[in-house]
Amino acid sequence: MKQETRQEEIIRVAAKLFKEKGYSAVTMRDLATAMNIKAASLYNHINSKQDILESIIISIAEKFTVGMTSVLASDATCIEKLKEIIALHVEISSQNIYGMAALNHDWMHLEAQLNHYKKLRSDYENDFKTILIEGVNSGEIIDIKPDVMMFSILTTLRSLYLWIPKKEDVNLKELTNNLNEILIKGVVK
Amino acid sequence: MKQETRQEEIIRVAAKLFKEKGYSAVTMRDLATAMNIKAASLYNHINSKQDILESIIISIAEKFTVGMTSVLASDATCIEKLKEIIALHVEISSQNIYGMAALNHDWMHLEAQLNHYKKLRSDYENDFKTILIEGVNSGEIIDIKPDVMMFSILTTLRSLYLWIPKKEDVNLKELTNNLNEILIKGVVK
DNA sequence: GTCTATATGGCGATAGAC
DNA sequence: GTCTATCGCCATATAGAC
Repeated sequence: MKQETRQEEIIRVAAKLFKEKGYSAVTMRDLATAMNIKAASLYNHINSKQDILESIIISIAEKFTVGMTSVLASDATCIEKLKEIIALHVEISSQNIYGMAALNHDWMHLEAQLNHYKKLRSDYENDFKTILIEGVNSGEIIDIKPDVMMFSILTTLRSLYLWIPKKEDVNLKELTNNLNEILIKGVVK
Repeated sequence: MKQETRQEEIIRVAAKLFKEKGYSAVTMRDLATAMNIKAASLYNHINSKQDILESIIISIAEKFTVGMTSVLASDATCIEKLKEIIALHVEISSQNIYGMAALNHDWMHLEAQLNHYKKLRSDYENDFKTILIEGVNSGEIIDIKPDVMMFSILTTLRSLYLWIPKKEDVNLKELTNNLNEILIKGVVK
């Protein structure tokens, strides 16, 4: 395991603060206090507050892009691909609880990287929708507007970070199985 | 139709700005510019920025509480109650698109009303979970952890505000029917 | 690598003229 | 009801000593 650099530590602590109050409400003084140093000292390790936000959001967004590329490359059925996407979100969310909050809530505060982020997100949603449309065409899934299905499933998956940390006894494998059931087969018996 | 007061207009415009950038990133000068007046003039109609946030969040949270009370009072089946809750969220979200953003993203910036809000939310989630547990016990719905089912359904419903405004041709009745299908019966054919 | 001191500017909110 | 002017404070970021 590589030793965490001071820069990485700052970004990790910043993500935690961003989850609690949001990017705009967290000051460099708050971050410095959490690091037990003075605000000016932060600037020996990072260039700006904005750079911290970029590091957090873009790195996670690119993980999702890589994951989706892998899902698309498989020749699995639509339902199997959906299960792979669910597993992808559980995996990334559980390993980036704090970063997922910034990705979901603070992406609009990106500056130089805003368009890059928006393209990654838009491409991801289009790929997701394409999988659903193929499932409708092949008769695997119900013929309801793909937009509504994608919205319903994806917002649940995007909110996982809100929920995973609350249950310390949560078993990620069991959570993934439960989500497979609920999101694909519904709750009715 | 009652004429909108200047105070109500300020709160409505503020909610729209809060949706775009979040409470902390919106300044009283931004709000004044959107109202075509100077920042100081706002204070003839509102007491503080914090009061605006309280007005937006608490009024909507109380609408949900009233709606849930009505659902609990009916003697419908669990599945019917779930459908009533889905309809409640579509109704409130479509009529408070901007306010729902503040409710979801900026509740942590409440000060005096923070505990009041947290109690309303917690009670709502407990009522929701109770309905699901009754459904499991009666055999109406699958025997999966009620926490996971509630999380999955409720996060989709809480995110409706993100999605409703994007589709200008969206028919709310059709959206409600589609969500009933997807959230209760899943997407598999 | 951290500190103190500081530059520069924006913040919420108030006072008082019109 | 809106304005100009301003208060007191806090923001991000930099300079330079240690």
